[in-house]
Amino acid sequence: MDQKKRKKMEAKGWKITSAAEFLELTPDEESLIELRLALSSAVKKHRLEAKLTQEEAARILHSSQSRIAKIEAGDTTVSLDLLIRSLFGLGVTSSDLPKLLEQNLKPASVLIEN
Amino acid sequence: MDQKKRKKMEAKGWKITSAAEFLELTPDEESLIELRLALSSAVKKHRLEAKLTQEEAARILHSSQSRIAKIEAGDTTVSLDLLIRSLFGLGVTSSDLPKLLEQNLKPASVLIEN
DNA sequence: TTTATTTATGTCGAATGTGACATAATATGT
DNA sequence: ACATATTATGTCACATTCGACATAAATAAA
Repeated sequence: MDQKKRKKMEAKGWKITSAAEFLELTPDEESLIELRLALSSAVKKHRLEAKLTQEEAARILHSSQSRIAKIEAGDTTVSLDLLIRSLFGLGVTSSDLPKLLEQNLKPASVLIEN
Repeated sequence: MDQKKRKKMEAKGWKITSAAEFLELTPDEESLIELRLALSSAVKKHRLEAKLTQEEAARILHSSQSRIAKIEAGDTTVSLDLLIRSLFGLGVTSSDLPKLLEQNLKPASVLIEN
């Protein structure tokens, strides 16, 4: 499935590369980015599953709509603390974390000219 | 094994209870504490396995000996960011995290008078 | 014990992260 | 099209966290 898309893109002169390689990230920088992306997408997923708007989620998490937007956008001003506390505030528990990470962690990729 | 110890303590008038219950923690507070403890003990474990002093680890992590001590002691002034970045700096990767958490997460317990 | 090494604790100025607000952009419904 | 709801982005005063330093406490080596 993804293979097909990739081939189509390559035919059009694009190439998919790992973000780590393209940006020349050190392993720990790469790990940190992957973790942050996994957490922010998990927050969004859980908020939507709970059928909450960012505004409603903000009230539950004692935060603001704009900050929720930044959490879900992976904004660099958002700490891991806030990402994780948001998850917990939406009903995820620490014992859910291992599986959640297993499912959400994946190497970030970028599209470059071939 | 742990069962034996517990019985001995109970005979002496003590009782082991979950920290969450005793401190009346909300589920998300409990999760956060469990996670922090899991990470700080993992940092210590990895530092010792690498046979590093706190001083040496500090240099690697661009930090200071005193902060490493606080990381490993679960000091409240230490953020999840720092805990996790320390782990990554010691060679753990994001894909190691699920298993690492599975192995290190456990309910905190307290000893109270019976 | 005495000395050296390692770890723990308290404090502080600087750096980073926070909720809140305004407002722009986008999506959804009529 | 228009109005309404939702999400995104920029900014800022306030709070939290940082590395660094001093020094105490604990551990190991002599």
